Amino acid sequence: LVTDTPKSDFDPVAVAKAWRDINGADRKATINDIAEMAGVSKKTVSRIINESPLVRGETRQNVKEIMDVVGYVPDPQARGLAFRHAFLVGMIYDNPNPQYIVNMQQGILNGIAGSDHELVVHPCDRTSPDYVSRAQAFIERQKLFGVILTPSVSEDETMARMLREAGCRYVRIASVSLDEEEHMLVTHDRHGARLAAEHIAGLGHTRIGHITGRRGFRSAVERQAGFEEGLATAGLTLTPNLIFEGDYTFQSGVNTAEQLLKQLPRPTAIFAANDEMAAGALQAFRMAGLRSPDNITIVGFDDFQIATTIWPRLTTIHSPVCDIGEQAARLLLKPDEASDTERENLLPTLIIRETSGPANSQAP
Amino acid sequence: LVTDTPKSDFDPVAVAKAWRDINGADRKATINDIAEMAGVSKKTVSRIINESPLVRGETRQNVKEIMDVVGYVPDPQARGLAFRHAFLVGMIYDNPNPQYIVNMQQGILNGIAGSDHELVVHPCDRTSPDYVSRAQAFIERQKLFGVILTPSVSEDETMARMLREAGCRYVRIASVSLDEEEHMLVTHDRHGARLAAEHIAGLGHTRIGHITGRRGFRSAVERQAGFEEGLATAGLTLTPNLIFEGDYTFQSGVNTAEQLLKQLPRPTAIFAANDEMAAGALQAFRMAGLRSPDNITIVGFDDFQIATTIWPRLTTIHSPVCDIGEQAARLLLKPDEASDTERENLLPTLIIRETSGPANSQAP
DNA sequence: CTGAAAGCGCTTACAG
DNA sequence: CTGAAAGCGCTTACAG
Repeated sequence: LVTDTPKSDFDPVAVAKAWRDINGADRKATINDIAEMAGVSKKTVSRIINESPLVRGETRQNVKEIMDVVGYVPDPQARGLAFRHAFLVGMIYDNPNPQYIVNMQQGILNGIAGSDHELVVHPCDRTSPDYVSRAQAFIERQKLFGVILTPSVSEDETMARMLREAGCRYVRIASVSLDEEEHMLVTHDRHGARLAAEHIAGLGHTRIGHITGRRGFRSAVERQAGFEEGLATAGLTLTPNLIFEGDYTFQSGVNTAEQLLKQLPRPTAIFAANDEMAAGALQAFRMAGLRSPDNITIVGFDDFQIATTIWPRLTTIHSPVCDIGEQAARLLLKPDEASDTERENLLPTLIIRETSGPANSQAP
Repeated sequence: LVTDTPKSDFDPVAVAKAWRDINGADRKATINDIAEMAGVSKKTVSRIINESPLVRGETRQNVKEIMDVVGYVPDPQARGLAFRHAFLVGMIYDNPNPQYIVNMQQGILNGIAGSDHELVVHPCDRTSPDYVSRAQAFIERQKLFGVILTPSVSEDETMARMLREAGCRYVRIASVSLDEEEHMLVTHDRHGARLAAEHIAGLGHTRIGHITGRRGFRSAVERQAGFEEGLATAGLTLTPNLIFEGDYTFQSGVNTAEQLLKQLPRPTAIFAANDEMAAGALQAFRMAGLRSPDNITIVGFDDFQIATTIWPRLTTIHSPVCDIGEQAARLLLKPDEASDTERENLLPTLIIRETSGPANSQAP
C-alpha cells in the first residue's frame, strides 16, 4: 500500500543539508550521524573512511557526498584508540642548528599534509644518560604512528634498537645508509663534498686545507672522505697537516682557520664541513688581513642562511633539507611507494658564490 | 571456615610484581588491570589518576604503588576521547626566524614537561587567504587542549576570534597586551627599546638613527616608541629624516643603513629593531669604510646567534624567548597559577658588546 | 558487498 | 569515600 521511495531517488545532499540546518555549526557529525543519514551501518561508513574496496560504488558516492556537505572528519582520537596508535608523527633530533630543524619540520609537515597526521617534536640531548628511555617513554605514551630521526641521533644504534623492540615505525635520515632501505633516507654528503673538491680543483688550487666536522659525527667522516675522493680524481691529495678538526661551530671555524693560515706555504683554498665554520674561517681570514676570494678560497656545506648574510657570500654545497624531510615523511607513511627517482633529486648540489676564485690570482 | 586475609595485610607491591612477572614487558597495564590488582573499581583508579580528593588515603597509597611497580601510564588517547580533547598543545606561528621558533618550541616543551601533554607545531602563512580556517581545521580535527600564538599571528584579531568561537584555550605572546590577562603573555618590547635608548644616550650620542621593523608588526611600533621614550628622558629626539623602515631582514638593514649614512651630518649611533637588520647595517658600514664602534655605534634587538657570530659582536637587547615560551605554556595549562612575579623576570635586558662606543670618539 | 556485536581505555552522570 | 552503567567515536572479528 505504501510506495517506498526507490533507492535511486535518495538525495544524499538534501538529507545532509537538512541535518546541517537542524544541528548548526556547533555540533560535529560523528560516524553514527553519517551512517544514519545515509541509511547504512557505521561499519560501511568506516570502510569508506579507510578506503576499503568492499563498498558498492553508489553507496560510497552517497556517503561521501553526505560527508562533504556536513564537513565530516573522523576523530583521530577515536580512530587512534581503536587502531592502537595515534595519528602522530614524531621528530626526534639533537642537531643544534635552528635553521636545519625548522626546515626539516617544514619538510615533514609537507610530507604528512593530506594524511590525517600531525607532527609532534622531541628534541633531545645525547649526552643525557636517559635520553633513549625518555624517547621511548615519549613514543609509547603517545603510541606514535612513527618517528623520523635526524643526525646525530639517527646514527645511534641504541636508539634504533629501542625503536625496533618497541615496534615503532621509523625513518633515519643520515649521510650514509645505516639500516634497511625502508628505514633510511640517505643524504649523500659524500657526493656533495666531492662536488666541492671538483670545484676547488677546477679553479687550479693545489694547496688545499680542510676543516672537518665534529669527530664521531658520520657526516664529518663522509664529507672528508668525499672531499678526498674528489681531489684524488684530479690527482690531488689532502696532506695531514692541512686537516684540522672543528666541531661545526662558528668559533671552531675561527680557531682552525687560524691554525691553517700558519701552515707554510699556506693553503690557497679551504673546504669547511659546514657553513658555520666557513663563516668563522672567513672572519679569521679578515683578521689575518686576507680577503676572499682574492687571497684565499673558502667553500662551505649546507647552504643555510648564514651563507648569504656574510660578506662575501659563501660558495657552498646546498643540501635540500626541506625536501629530505618531505621524502622521509612519505617513506614513513607509505614505505611501499618510495621511489628511487624521487630520492635522486635529494642529492646535494654546488652553489657558486663569491668566496671561490682561481688559484693563480692568490699569491700566498 | 576460610580465614579472609585482613585488608591491612594486602601487599600491593607483591601483587604488582607478580602481575609484571606473568605479563612481561610486552603487555602494558590498563586501568582495568590496576583496578583488578588493587581490588577496587576502575572508577577509583580513575579518581587517583585525576587527583580527586575523594579517595581514602590507604586506597590511594596502594593503587599508586601498584601503578609504580608495573609502570602504568594512562593512555592519553583514551583519556582524550573521554575528555573530548587531546593532550596536545599547539604552537601556531609565522615568525620566519628559525632561532626564535626553536627557542620558543624548547620553552613550551619545558613548560609542558611533567604534564601529559605534547607539542604539535603549526607554522602558517598570514598572506594565505585561508590561513585562519586552516588553523581552525587543525585545532578542531585534533581537538587540541589549547594553542600558543607567537607574533605576528598572535596580533591577528581574526585568529583570536576564531579561537574564542571554537572554544579553544589560547595564549597570545605579543609585545603588548591585546587581550584578557589569562590569554596574554607580554614581552614588553617597549621597555627593551628604552634600555637601548638609555645606553646610546649615556654614551653621549645626540645624532641618532633608527631602523624600524616591518610596518604593521606591533613589535616595530613598540620598539620605536620605547626608543623614542628613552631618548626623550635624556632630552633627545629622533628626527624623522633619521628614521627608516626596514622589514626585519638582513638585506633591509643593508639598504636602510646606506640611506642613513647619506644623511648629513650622518648619525653617530643607530638602533635597529632586530639583530638581523643590525648585522646588515654593520655590513653597509664596512662597505662605506666605517668601523664600529670607532666610527659608529649600532645596537640591535633579540640577541640571537647572529649577534655573536658577526664581528664586532653586537650590542643588543636580549629577549628571553625560551623563558617566555615556558611561562606561556604554564599559563595555558594552569591559568589560575600564573604569578606576576614570574612574568617580571621575562623583561628584556641590555647586553653590551663591541658595537657601541662613546660619541666623542666618532668623528662624522 | 553489508551489518550487529564487542571492544579500544578511559570518563561522566548517577546512585549509594 | 566507592562503584555499576553508559558513553566518548571509532575499529576488529565474525557472520552472512
